[in-house]
Amino acid sequence: MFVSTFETSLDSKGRVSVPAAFRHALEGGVRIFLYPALDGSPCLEGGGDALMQQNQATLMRMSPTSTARKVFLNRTVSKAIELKLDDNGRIKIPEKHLEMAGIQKDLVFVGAMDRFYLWEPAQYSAFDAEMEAQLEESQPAFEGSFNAAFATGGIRGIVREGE
Amino acid sequence: MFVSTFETSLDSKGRVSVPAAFRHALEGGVRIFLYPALDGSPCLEGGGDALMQQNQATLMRMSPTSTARKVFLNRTVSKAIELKLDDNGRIKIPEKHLEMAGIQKDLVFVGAMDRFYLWEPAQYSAFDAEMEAQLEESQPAFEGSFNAAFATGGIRGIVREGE
DNA sequence: TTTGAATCCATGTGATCCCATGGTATCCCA
DNA sequence: TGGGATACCATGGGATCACATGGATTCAAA
Repeated sequence: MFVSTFETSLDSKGRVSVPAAFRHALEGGVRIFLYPALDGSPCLEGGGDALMQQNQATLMRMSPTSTARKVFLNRTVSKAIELKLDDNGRIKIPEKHLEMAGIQKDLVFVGAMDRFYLWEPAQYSAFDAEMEAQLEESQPAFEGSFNAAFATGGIRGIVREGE
Repeated sequence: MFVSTFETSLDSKGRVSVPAAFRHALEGGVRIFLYPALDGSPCLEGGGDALMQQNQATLMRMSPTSTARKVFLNRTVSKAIELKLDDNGRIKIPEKHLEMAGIQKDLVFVGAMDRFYLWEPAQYSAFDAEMEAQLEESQPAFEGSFNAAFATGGIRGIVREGE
């Protein structure tokens, strides 16, 4: 699970040290895939083999001739790059992909459960501010989150009886 | 898995260096098949033995007398060429097939999971722009990809309750 | 002999691997 | 609770290897 955010930067050779917490989330895998974010945000989206398998499953669910499938394929596969972690847990991101996210030297790893995002710091700040600004009006949608622990069976009988 | 895109060009003898990442995707095979793209795009579609076996399986599933089968056969077999990688991982694409894709000197290898496409660069740019233009409206179709990890049972109860 | 194709050899560049360092958090024991 | 030892992590740089590319040689067919 990719959790938390980490700010870091490229070294003189253009390498980035992937945060240890994220490496652990790869569960032993040493491959990292990156592609322009699916939701159209000006950042890169990434993950390990698990994410790629997930994407593949999504592709298989879509009609082979649908436009949406082609769009999805174009982003997550054609525009993707496969990187290998070196012994010290670093990757080298090609110039072209850095440009896609506007990254020059500094960048931010942002965890998002099954994947993570790579942002240029200033742009991430802007995105974050936007999210925070919508906190209030989003409250109603959070309702379900408050008793989730019980819904998993923690306190059966009590919460589940409503199902 | 054919992932990512690579731009390259024919040398003075008409040879192309197949990107290393794609050669690895062939898993030791040295044969490459090319034929005009199945979906009708003005480019070539290609892959290794695995793709050809996949196509063969598709043919066997189709009614032997159906028109669709003949059309499929005509594209993926009759119009296909079988090329062998030389020691340096290069292939020579016949003039006739280059014409089919409008390729003169430069070309683009575009990965698409189980196969790849060969485009004339300008035409690929146009295709890509078309795909990007439809990113927004395709979002709803991507929905399933975001909680797939949970839907598989990762964190039952929490996300599933919303279903 | 000539032409075209396929195989083979050579080279510069860039990526990958590997080792070394400094700093930090963690753990264990006094 | 303090202090030392240990493991982990981020960072830097050197050596090695793979790759892409250009050209030469061999071979077959005409």
